[in-house]
Amino acid sequence: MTTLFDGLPLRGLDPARLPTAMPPRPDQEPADDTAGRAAERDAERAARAEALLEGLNPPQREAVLHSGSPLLIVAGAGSGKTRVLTHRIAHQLATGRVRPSGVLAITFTNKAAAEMRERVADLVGPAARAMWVSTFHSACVRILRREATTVGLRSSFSIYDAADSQRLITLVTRELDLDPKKFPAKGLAGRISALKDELVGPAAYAAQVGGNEFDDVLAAVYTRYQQRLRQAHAVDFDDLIMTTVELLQAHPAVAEHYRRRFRSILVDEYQDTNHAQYVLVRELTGHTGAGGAEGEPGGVPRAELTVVGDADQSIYAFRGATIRNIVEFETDYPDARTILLEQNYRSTQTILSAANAVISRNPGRTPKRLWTDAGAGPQIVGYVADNEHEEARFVAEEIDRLGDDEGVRPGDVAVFYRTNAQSRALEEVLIRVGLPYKVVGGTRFYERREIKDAIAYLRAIANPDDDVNLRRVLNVPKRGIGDRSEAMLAAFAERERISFGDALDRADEAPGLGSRGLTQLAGFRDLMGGLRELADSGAGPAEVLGEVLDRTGYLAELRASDDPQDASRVENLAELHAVATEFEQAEPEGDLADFLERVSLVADSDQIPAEDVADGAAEAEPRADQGVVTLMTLHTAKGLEFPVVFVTGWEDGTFPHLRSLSDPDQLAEERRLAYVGLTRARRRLYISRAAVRTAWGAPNEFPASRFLDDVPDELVDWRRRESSMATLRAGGSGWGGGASAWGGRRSGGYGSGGSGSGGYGSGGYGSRDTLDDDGGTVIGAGRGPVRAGGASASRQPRTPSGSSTPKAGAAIPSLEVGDRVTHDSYGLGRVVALEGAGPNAVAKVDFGAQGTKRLLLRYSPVTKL
DNA sequence: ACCCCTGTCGTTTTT
DNA sequence: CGACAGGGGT
Repeated sequence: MTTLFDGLPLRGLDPARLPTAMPPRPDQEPADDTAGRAAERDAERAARAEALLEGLNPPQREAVLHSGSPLLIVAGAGSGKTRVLTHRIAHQLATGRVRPSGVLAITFTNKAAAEMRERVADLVGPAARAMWVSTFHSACVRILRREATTVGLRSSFSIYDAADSQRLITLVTRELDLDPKKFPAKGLAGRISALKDELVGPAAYAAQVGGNEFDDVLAAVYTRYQQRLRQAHAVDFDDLIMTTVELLQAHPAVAEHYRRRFRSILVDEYQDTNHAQYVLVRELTGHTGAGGAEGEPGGVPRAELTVVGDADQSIYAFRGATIRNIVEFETDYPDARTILLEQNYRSTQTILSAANAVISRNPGRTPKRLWTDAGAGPQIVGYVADNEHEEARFVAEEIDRLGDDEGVRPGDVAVFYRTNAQSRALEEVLIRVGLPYKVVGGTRFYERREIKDAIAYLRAIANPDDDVNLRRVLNVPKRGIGDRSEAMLAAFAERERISFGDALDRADEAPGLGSRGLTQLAGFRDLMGGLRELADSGAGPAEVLGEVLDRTGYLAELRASDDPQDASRVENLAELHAVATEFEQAEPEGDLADFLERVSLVADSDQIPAEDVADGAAEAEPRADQGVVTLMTLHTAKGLEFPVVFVTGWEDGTFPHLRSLSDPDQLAEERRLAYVGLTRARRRLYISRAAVRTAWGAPNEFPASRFLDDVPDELVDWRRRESSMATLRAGGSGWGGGASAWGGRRSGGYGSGGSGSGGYGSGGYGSRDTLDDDGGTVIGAGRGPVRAGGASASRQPRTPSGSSTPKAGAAIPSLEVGDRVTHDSYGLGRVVALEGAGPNAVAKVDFGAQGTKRLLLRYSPVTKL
């Protein structure tokens, strides 16, 4: 079979693994075709292309039709940009301009990628599978794994997250004997990350600084850090982009390969790209160098470039994103075409007017006005609470009322806040009131200690040179390897210029180790060796993980503990195991490295369940489809929409955040954040603030957010306009009419109550149990948080005290050795052993051909026969 | 080598 | 207020 790539001198590239084993294009005329059939096919193709324009408004249609030169689609919130993008891709395919494998669509999150892939598949069918639809980071991982040897990495290289990077930097600062007070790892890591965003490598940075002590230290740390990363066959998050750019720039043949392959490149959320990503796109499209006046490199015509974005929704400048990329698109690509999408299909005019009013106050912005023909809709509801608990109470009451009066389901509602810490007060009230909810983000699943430990094992197994992860688990759980042994081994590795893992293998040669230490190290070495053998023998990630938890004694230690936290750790590990099992089923070919790649690139926003809340099991369980209230930060909310939205915490100091108040640029970004928040609402929008908010244990008074001043008053129905304090201060009639000043209810004033129970107890709120009062079924396992799909939101609520394990005793089958059971995915099996009791009981089950599995009964779909 | 205790620090926002 | 790291005690 001949391919496009025949004869290309691609070093380190295995043609067999190329992603392009394309089936012949259906629309590609075979040689013996008759003219008549060709014409017929052309007509059919034209009809298909034409059909893709149906239901689009004029600018949308133009955006789909445009071909050739680079295209910038300025897509306001809710203007149907995903629709345009997907139809554009389908149109490119239908016109035969591009074939599926020639499409590279880049989105901001995995979730967005999945959605786009699905929607394109709806239009073009299975051909969509040949496209690359992914995030920048995933796409780069894919490229790097293919070209690993070219850049001196093994293909199972590790991907370090921010915490891993920091750990390595701490290691480096210690090596360099730096005062950690003066040079904190976190600060250094941040600076290095920013340099990488700008594609400034260690050598370049070292060359450009001089004199300033801090910069010199930074240069030294950066240099060493990068060496250590490479030695460990590891890349950090920013490296994924930077290294890929370096790869393409240093190896023209590789660059040419990808340019030949990707004929249409589309970038979503272009306003969030940083410099490195910007350059990456130029490299891939073939617009190398400045200005684009030079010829097309390697004779490969430039790829068609489409970028979509909205400068008003740029909220990631703090992470290196630069609006410049979208604002100067027409300068960067002189022949570019720009199309504006201003018609909004999501929100009411009231909501849009408010959002427009807020964003229009940003200086230096290209004017853009969203409009809709959906009508005015209800007024925005505003509320001023005395404190965050009262604010939360208002939110909960209102959700409840909407449920009763308008049939709004919890799943229709989202509550946004500026910082994660603000979720707490809301959670407390939602738990109390019994509204099911879930928090997206916050302390993330993959950042939990036990999860990081388990993954550290897996990484160390997949990549023996991964020093950071190997050392992380060296003495976890405790196995008698102390700092001293570790230091001796590290010194030995340093001297021999070998990795820590190699040093471990040769521990007996290392000086300074006692016989006791040596024994322990040998034990660990053998443990890792055994696990590596298992992985190399083709065991799937789930099995390897199970053996890790088993053989290391990690699980046993947790189970033996009486710390209630450890019980939830066991659960989390069980959930990780479930993720691995799912992965194996979804990708039977996937190995450990594939699994780790997946796990390394998940983000908060990926954990938001797709829109399955409403349909799905609706009939089996009529009340189970109510969904849950979603709590998240404004940042996480980008790209989503909800019928009912609460944006809370409109206080100067909270939102806009304290640290942005002094800097006009940061303030402008906060304002865009407000714009993003407001435009998430479809029908009903609530804005609220608390006059007093407790931060760091101390109650602080905050003034109203300056952004509120910009919302036209006639758009807002203020249910409560001022705090009690403000009312009192305004003078009025002294204490006599006190009750009315409090709106007839005693509110939990400042300092009192503290934990949020104040002002609550017997008030007008005790009797609300609507969800089961009116005869319905209790939702799910009860009230409170509900598990969302996957590894996502198993976030435990902070129960007021004495956190007992949720779901204890719920439907755990009591089993005995010898029992026959069935499992949803493994089928029939026989129990061969039981460990532990109660909620953490684990059964070893022999599933015959499927092997023997250890199952945490509470989480495994096992049924006793 | 391990445990506990104290002190510090921090809260934006995250692929 | 809470998490976590580093130091000191055992």
